[in-house]
Amino acid sequence: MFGDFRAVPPSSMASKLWTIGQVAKAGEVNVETIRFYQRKGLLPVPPRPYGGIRRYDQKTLARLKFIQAAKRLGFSLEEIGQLLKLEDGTHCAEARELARRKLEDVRVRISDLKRIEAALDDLIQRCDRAEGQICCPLISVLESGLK
Amino acid sequence: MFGDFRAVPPSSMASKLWTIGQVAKAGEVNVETIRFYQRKGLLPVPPRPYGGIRRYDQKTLARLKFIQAAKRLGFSLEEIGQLLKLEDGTHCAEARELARRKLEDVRVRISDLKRIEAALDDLIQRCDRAEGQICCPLISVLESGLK
DNA sequence: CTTAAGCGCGTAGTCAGGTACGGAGTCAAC
DNA sequence: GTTGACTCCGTACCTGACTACGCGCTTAAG
Repeated sequence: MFGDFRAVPPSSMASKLWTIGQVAKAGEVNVETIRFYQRKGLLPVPPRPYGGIRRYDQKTLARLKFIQAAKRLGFSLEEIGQLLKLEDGTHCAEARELARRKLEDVRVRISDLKRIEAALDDLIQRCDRAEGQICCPLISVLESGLK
Repeated sequence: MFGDFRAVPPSSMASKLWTIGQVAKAGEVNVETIRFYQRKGLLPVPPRPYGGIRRYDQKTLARLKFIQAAKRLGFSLEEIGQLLKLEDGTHCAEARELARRKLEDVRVRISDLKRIEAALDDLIQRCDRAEGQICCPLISVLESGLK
């Protein structure tokens, strides 16, 4: 029932070896996501002891957390793959360049969204003012083609 | 060679009937995109004169432009489908509600991106200051898991 | 009449980032 | 020594928004 071989949290001692399920739980992702990252080359596939079950060390978990952190910064999995190649910390310039491009990217997206925000806000206000009219301003603006 | 039946722009007279290629060109989309929208129910499929070629009126083009305009406002195709049902302009309240939800949505995306922007900006500055150090701040922050 | 661009239609593929499934194997515990 | 939880692996499926392909047909021009 409970207490099976995976349910033991590898808390007590450092550098125990974990199952994929334990890594997934610790990294707060789906087991399938780990396999997916392995297929994408973002996570290593530990050797499988003849006929047994693969065991993962905390380096894999660290790498998983790295991936999640980079995702939160808006990097795509492909970009994360590039960052991971720089993981030894000796390629600061390249890493910074990737970050700089991503920052550019994020800023463009922000300004696009702000334009959209302003347009929507304006339309909604016009709708509010036009309450009960024959033609809805939002719809008619869309019909006119908008920009 | 040139001057074939599609190359004639329906400019001269209003309300000529166009081929799919002409509509696509006028709407600045791919022919396949129009077919795709038809399959999604966003554009009508005009009747096909027995064994002939479908002809599109300017209402279809207007609808296509409506779709493009709504896309620029950040609506998904599914949401655009809903907006199109309100196209007669008599459902202002519903349309406004859709727009309001989309505005909410856009604002959330903006604030997410601003958080990312700040984090990236900070990291890049740290990288700039750490020039030539052993460990890259960007990488080490990612390694630490970041939030 | 032939040529060639473009249409009609259905099916299938793409990309990102996963999620789900099913059958067989493994492991720990009762 | 069987149960039950979980692993392994391959493959398929998902959403969103398209894009491509292939075959045969239509149309206009030369």
